[in-house]
Amino acid sequence: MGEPTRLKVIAERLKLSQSTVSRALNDYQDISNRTKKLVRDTAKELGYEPNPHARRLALGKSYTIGYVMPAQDGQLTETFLGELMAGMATALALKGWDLTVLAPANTEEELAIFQRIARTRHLSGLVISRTYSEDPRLQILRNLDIPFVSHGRSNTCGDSAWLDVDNELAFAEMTSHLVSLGHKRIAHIGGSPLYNFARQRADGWRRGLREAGLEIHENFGEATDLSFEGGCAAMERLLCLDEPPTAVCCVSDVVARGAMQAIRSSGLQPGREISVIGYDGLELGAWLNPPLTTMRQPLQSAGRILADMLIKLVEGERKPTDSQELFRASFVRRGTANPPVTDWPTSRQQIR
Amino acid sequence: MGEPTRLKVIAERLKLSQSTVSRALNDYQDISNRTKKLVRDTAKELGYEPNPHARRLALGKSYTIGYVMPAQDGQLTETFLGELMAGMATALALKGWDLTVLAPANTEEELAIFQRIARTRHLSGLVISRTYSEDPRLQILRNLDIPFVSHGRSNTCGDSAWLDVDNELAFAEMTSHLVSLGHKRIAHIGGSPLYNFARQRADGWRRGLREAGLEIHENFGEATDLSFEGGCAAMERLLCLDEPPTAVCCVSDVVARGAMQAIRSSGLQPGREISVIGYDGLELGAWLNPPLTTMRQPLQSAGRILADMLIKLVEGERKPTDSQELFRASFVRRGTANPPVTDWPTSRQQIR
DNA sequence: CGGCGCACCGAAAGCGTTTTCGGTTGACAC
DNA sequence: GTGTCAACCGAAAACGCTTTCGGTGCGCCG
Repeated sequence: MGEPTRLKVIAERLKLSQSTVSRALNDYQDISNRTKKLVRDTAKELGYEPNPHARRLALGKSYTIGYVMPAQDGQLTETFLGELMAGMATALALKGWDLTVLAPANTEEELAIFQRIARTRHLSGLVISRTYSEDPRLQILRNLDIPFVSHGRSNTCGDSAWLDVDNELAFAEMTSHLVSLGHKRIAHIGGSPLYNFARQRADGWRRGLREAGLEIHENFGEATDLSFEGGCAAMERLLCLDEPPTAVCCVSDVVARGAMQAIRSSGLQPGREISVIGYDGLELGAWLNPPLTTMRQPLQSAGRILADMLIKLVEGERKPTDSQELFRASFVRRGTANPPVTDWPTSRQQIR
Repeated sequence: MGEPTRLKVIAERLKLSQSTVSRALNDYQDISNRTKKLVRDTAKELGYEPNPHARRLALGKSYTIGYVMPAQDGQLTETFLGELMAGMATALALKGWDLTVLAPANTEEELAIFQRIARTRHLSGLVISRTYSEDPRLQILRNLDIPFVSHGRSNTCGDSAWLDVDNELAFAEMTSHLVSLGHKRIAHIGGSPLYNFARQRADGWRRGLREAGLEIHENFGEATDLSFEGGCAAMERLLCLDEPPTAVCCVSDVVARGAMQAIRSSGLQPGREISVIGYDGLELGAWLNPPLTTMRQPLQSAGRILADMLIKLVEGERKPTDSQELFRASFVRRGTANPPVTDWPTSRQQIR
């Protein structure tokens, strides 16, 4: 309804100049306290809000950052997206910044977006996620001089900003938890090592075994698709071994669910003959029977921190190398991690 | 690297005025084809992209719309968010528009955001989702003169723009499918009728029964939380009836999963003694056993259409009342909808 | 009493576009 | 030779803000 109030009208109303009003609102020192108060009061009274476009044009800053959605197909239903974006949006809103979402359909489009940003500078920074072990985007963004922080590390992110969860620690803990339950034959179903988080989690599993003084059977280390079917197939392979594992650490809850399926259809029971631990802390895991033991990482707070880091980066308040933070995942104990049964493979026969 | 190229430099290079260059790029009729080509070529050569802030300031338009994330807790992990936003973002990007996400923590904050938009006009429109049956936001946005389209209808959205799935039809179809399988005692586990989609789905269930000439037992119509626990509790109540249903339509997959749990823990088998159909088409439903029969609505295309509708609305190319579109949900046949078993409650005894 | 410095404010330029308005050129008709 | 008209382009204002620069008025010191 009606025109927004501009700097002009509040200047006219107070018989002041626009510049005085502007500086009063921005708390310049050469404006008397009396007129500052005057200006601020009538600004509030008239419901004044500065026009962001004019402001951004004058200041040459965009006060906007972009979140690059994972380009790969099938990742758009990931539950972490909502939480992460909500976290970023709220943190940004607190400082008057905006979050815009970018949804490149493929790598080419993603590149084109980067180029455009470099040319127009209409976004002052980017958050990228789902980083690869060798992620060319990091170098590209550095070359284009676009500030960014990645959600997840990469091999080449030594001098750039990132926020990650300590995947290796998580899987080391996961493994040693299984060890403490009495397991000795602990396998791992991982994802493609192209994804950095998958590689880290596999490393964590190895570290957990090593720290427990257990031998690492390399045929206990499966790598597969990040899907139900992938987990299922990998577990089937593990079950065919001469000495199958008594426990598996899975790279994700989805994969773990596939593994459970394979276990069950071979006549065994997940959490009994073979313990299973997933990762992600999906709510749905609680509805399985037995409910899936898993690990969860904070996401909303991660979003907030990513946003704050990027702002500081853009404003030059901090260097990328000082913006590297490691979160810790927490255990969600449910029903699929239990001490090994002693009467295996006898019990296998029974169920069959 | 270096400054972005401005209109100025390409004008100087061609010894033309800025205005000529601008009009050439915008395809004005009073510029000769020769200079148009000249200008466009060097623009491309220099990698020129207009500064969006300057453009938006000059034109008085923001070329940006906002998506209001659901404010209620627990809705941030919904899988539809990612798909919907990706759909909107890609449709907008095609026309050079931006999508910014708003994440109000509660209703107050949401209102404050609306007020700010009304004052600054820095967003030219909004998409809201998860509409209530009585949704005060619609009238507020109308009063503030903010163009918007809602993903999901409401009682008071008669003269505003919306995109919705035909929930009533979906549940009528779902019900008549169960009828065609031979079921006669078909229950419904719904959500709070405050949510409009929940009300519509309950209506659809009733319509399905009516069209099949079946009586509507009102104690077959449960309403509960949109959660696992809610579905579980509601199903337990249904199982306590003198004549329990042989099939249930559930307002969501999550609720259906709860119902399955209740069925199982009473010694029955979902999809055998009691058929279950969910709604949402979640991937996870396929991993249950038996896999959950459900219905799915298109989401990415919904996002695209929402964006296109809103653009047309903002540009005045279409009236809100001409921007009302109804999608159709599609069946996902899996394992939990089967003909009723004839030997019930005998079979009940057997399993017990 | 002249001059100096301080506190406070206004005029105006600038950010990079778009758009209105008018001006120049040449062709062509009378 | 004057007038008309079309085709093409430039000057300048506008969008709403920030910021530099300079200018008042005043008190105070010498």
